[in-house]
Amino acid sequence: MEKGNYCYKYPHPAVTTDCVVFGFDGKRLNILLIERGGEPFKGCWAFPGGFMNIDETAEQGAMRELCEETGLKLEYLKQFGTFTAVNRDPRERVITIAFYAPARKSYVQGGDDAAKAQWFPIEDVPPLAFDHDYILRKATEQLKKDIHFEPIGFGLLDEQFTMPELQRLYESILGVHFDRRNFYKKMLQTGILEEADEAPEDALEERAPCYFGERNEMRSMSIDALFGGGQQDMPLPALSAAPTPEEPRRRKGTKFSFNKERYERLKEDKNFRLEF
Amino acid sequence: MEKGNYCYKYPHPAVTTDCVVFGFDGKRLNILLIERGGEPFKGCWAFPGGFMNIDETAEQGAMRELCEETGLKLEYLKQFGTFTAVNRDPRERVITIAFYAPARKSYVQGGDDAAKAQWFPIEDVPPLAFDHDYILRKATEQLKKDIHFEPIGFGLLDEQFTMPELQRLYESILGVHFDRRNFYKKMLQTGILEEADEAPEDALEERAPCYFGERNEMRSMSIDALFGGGQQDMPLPALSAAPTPEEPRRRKGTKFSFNKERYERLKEDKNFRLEF
DNA sequence: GCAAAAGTGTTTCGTTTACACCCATGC
DNA sequence: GCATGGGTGTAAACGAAACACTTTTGC
Repeated sequence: MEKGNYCYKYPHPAVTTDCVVFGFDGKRLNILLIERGGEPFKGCWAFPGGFMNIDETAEQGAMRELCEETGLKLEYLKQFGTFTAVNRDPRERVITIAFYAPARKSYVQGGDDAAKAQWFPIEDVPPLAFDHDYILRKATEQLKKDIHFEPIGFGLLDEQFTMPELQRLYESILGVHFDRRNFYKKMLQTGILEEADEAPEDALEERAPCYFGERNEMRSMSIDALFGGGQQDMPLPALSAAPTPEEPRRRKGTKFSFNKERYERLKEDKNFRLEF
Repeated sequence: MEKGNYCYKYPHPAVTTDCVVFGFDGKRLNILLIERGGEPFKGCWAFPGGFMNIDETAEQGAMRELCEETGLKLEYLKQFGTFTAVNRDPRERVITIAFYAPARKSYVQGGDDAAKAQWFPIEDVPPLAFDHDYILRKATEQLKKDIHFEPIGFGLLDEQFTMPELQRLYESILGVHFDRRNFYKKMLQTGILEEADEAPEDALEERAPCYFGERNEMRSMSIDALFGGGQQDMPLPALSAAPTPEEPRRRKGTKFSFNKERYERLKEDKNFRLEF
């Protein structure tokens, strides 16, 4: 019927993968597109992706194509849907398995490695090839859902990030504004962030990696001790004379990092939810 | 290379669909399986499903196969994943697009229409063909996630249902226990339930479909009016003499139904979430 | 009439929201 | 030194959780 060496009793659709790569430039959410060099939709922008090989999984295919077309090597892809409209590709019946992936900030700012790959702010995306506009909408919806419960956001920043950076990221994904203080608290309370004390030059005391559940616990304990948590054996120190051995305030620009091991443990433990 | 009339330049995987049909028998969550009549995995239990036709979408294929194999016609299928492990089918490279679907209680209790289709309580499922054990686990996880935010539960009961039925359903899906009173409140507060007044024989007053946001509002308004909401012009009625024109208590077994239109409206309106 | 299931409201607690001041940094 | 951005605590409002009694129904 059709020409070629691979023949089947019944018609088989072709299977492609597509990657919606999200990036964050510090201000806005971006996606990575490539300009199509061949027909159909020559010259149009589209997601990196391509035909899945017969001996690889969809994930493998998606990573391979992504790397071939953009040079990006990402560790995490999330499958979010398979698109099967009968006429979505004019050449033949093609279904596509779609993934989204977070790319670190440095990739986005590093610019376009591959000749034809380019980052676009998500509010300013050109018309896309095939049904990729639709796929993008679905990917974005899924990201919005997922970010509430999964730590995908951290994959969009560098290894270390400041709290305002993280907040701006969440705000651009969800399209809302958070109160700075409440955001800080909520993020720290999750217990999955670690303060990156990248300045071991002045302090010898090698502060152990400090999780904030514990940190807050410690703080409230010391307050209790000071103001009498039940037993008032110690004389109350005069308010002015009490230079409460305060935790020093964090410096502006303090960096945090996502503690994956701790997250995995928390996730197992109970009905823990990130909830943003 | 291989025989058949449909030939391609590159090898194409075969594409199947699979349906994880959930049912609720009043006590436990069930799934619908069919016994495989042919190789591979002859005699094993598996999900209804089969090869997607070249001129239908995956959804259409899934519905068709489901109907062919079990006689079930369901209106709602949810795609939750595509499974692409290279050796998941011994015959040839086959990827499967998987859906889950809620089936109404009457279908479950109606028993096995199709010769080889049978309901199994989800805690007591036999070993399944292919990677269907894995797919089942993923489907269940997805259902647990989705039920918090989508009204899928109602598709598992009959058109009309009692509150305890609904509660038992949520409890078996989520594997938790809810307080009866809190469950009642929360469900009513969503505003997507409607009281099914199926007894118009004694009351002539044709009670308008009563939503519970409104109902509660009415109640608290009448209380405010009685006890003076700011202005106390009316004399306070003696406590004993005040046969507060109470709302009659609902009868045991009162039926409710899911109001889809209202749900759609609420969903549009704001950042409304079911949240269970 | 007794046991089991179902309907209802109130109080308590924890979480979320709102909000103001001080410190650090860069111009 | 002034403006901007960033770090922190506390009080009010809201929503979730805990809880007991009464009514209905079926044996």
